[in-house]
Amino acid sequence: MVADDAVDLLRSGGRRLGHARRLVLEALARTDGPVTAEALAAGVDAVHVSSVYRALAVLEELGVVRHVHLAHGPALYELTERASSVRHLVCEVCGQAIEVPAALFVPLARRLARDYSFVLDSDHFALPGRCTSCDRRA
Amino acid sequence: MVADDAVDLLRSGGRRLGHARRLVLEALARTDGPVTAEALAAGVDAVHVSSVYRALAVLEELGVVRHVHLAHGPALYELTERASSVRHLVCEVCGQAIEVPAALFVPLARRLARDYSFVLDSDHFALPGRCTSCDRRA
DNA sequence: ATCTTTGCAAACTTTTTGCACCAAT
DNA sequence: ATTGGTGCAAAAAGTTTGCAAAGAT
Repeated sequence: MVADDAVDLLRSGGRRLGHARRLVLEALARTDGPVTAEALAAGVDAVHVSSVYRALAVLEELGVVRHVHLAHGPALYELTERASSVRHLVCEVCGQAIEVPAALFVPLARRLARDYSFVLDSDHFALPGRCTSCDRRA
Repeated sequence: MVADDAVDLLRSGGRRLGHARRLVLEALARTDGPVTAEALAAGVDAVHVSSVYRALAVLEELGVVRHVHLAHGPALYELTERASSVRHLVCEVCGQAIEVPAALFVPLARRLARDYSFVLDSDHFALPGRCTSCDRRA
């Protein structure tokens, strides 16, 4: 069960698979989109929020989990394997999130790498803006 | 003194120019890059942080001020007139910020507008990634 | 048996808010 | 004299941390 490779990664670093980590992994596997730490804590029974944060930090260090900051509010976490192909646009007005293919960012990333020696991590942030309906209203 | 048009904008909305607002405007005019609310409060004497936040909120509503979220930590504020032509890249490891011309984002913005009806607000967020030296180290 | 992980409570950081007082118009 | 602005203290929201008990190996 769970992501077996995640378990291996843990073990090979002298770390253990406690219930917080197992349950968080399972909860992440069950969800489709990115979720807040709070939501994970609520979904898994009897795991404290702080343990969820700690579990997520370790899993992120192992590369199993990533987090994204949508405009305001809490960070959202998801399994790295799921996170790869889409990026998020978030409407600053209504908060709606739109998924777009990650490929759109390749030209910009390439340019930043070439001209500014900067390795873009477009996974890590959602791009803010306005969706059509909110933009028309302004 | 200060941005005279900011004063006009305030007055035309039935708002007044208290000392918090004046001092915050003056402090922003003095700084070169984006600054935190905390830094502004420290720089201007005898203005409470909460008043700085309130002043910034009003000025932002008027379009005189903008804020940017750099990867983690507090938001950074700056005068809109200063913010126009550069965008910020922030190294996730060392925190260093790199300024790049806003023009770089035009192709992406255009594509998002055309294909996803999304109006990108590239002013509002810094793009995360890694600078060369930190990237080599990983 | 050892050494990691977890729960809990408390601290922390950033930002917001309620209320009484102060000040700009 | 009004009405809006400000200071202060306290709350909120999100996240981190110290410590002792519980659990994985």
